[in-house]
Amino acid sequence: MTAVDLPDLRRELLFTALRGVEGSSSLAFTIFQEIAVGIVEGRLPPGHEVNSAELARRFSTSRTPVREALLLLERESLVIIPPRRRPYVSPVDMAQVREIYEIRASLYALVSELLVARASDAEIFGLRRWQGLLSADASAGDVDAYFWHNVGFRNAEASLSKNGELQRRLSSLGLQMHRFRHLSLSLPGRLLHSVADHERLVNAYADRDAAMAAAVSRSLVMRGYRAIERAGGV
Amino acid sequence: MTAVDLPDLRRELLFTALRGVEGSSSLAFTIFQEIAVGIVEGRLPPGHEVNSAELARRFSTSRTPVREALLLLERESLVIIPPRRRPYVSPVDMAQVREIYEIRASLYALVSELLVARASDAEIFGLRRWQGLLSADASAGDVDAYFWHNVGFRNAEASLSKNGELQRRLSSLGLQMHRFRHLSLSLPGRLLHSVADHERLVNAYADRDAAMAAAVSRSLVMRGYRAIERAGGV
DNA sequence: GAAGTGGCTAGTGTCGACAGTTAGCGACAG
DNA sequence: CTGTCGCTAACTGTCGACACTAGCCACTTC
Repeated sequence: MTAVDLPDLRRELLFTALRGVEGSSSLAFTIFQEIAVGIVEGRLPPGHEVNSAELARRFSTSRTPVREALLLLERESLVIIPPRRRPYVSPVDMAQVREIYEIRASLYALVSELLVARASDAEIFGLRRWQGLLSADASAGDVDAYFWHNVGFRNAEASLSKNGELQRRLSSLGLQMHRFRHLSLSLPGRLLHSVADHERLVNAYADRDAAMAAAVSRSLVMRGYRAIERAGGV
Repeated sequence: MTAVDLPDLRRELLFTALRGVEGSSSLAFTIFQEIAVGIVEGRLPPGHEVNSAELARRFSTSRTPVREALLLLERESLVIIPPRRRPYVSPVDMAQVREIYEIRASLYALVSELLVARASDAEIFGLRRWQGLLSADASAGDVDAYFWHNVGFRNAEASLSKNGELQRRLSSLGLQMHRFRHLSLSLPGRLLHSVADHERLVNAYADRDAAMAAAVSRSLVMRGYRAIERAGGV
């Protein structure tokens, strides 16, 4: 948790809740992760065509596992597979960004409600640890560390909702979101705002104030969206 | 829309929003649909093992498209594919039912909010048509017709939210839900309750009362859950 | 008689090959 | 020079085959 810049941690944070949904072959899942990381980090830009034969060569397997990986990617809406044509990295337009943020805001509001009802005091206290990391990162102005600790905080929240389906669904949305995350956080002043919101959120948890927690949670997400919007979209 | 018992209509209502996410091959999608219908209608009970070789024979194809279909089914959480073992129809336990209903309630509340903000008067009026069908079915005591018209109503609502991602996600949840739907509606008195709720909902839409609409929508879903719970679960 | 061990069978995961289709390119006509 | 047509190469979707694994049954051993 201290060394946030390890690729391993990143990957773990990204895919935890998706493991187990990996389809039968773990070979396919490996390829899936590899490509997914490439996409969310922008190395494979929208519209970039992915060639199953070439991938097969690169991972030195046959095309069958690659195809499965591509199907997994399609399920996460990271690639589009037109019939009989080359799959390509899905585009991100502003409308879709809005759609995803809307859903995310609602689901995190739900997480907050459930968390208030179901998490123990100790578990809620555990969130303060993440919060501490966040404010430290914000003071240090370390945007990247802040981002990954934020993901950790979010994952922790989701797991405390004690709703596995919800957790999995949020994880899937998160994967999409990571594609435009940099737009949301790197704006000046944004980090401090965000820290204040997190503080209010954890306080609401500690007070067992479900309505407040839900409201803060929702506004926290939507604030991120509005930041992107103001920044001029994707 | 009049003949609700046509398998075609059912299938269309079930899968509309999922088309386009079908993976590359439409052959796989056909097989996927076939099996999915079998599962949600209970012909393939939880725990039932599905054999890819046998399926390949039945659809007279090779195992490749069948495997893809199984992956699609897994993505909808309808089957579980343990590594190197036979895939089987996923079990439904009460905890998962609760989880899904919780998510569903939140997302339909969101649908209602968005709908109030974005749907035209004419579109909202269109919902009254479905509502009319629903009350007619309820009076006639036709549970089956009621159910499918209800699905239609829900799809219409989702589409009026003008959020494609949301629509797709709800459709995916819906597929799961259909597995225990009969428990929710066939209870005495349930239909009339439900009709009254739908009326309140559409009225809230017409009044452009987002908060009210969201609240009714949420309670409408959770009422369904509580009905199952009272009935003693799955 | 119970428990452990070995072979057998069914079925998955993976592979390489093939046919059909599509995009891209060049030749050709206008 | 531009638009159209046909060809070619590349790539997808599908297939049948193979190796390997899991689970089962008979057999041996205590």
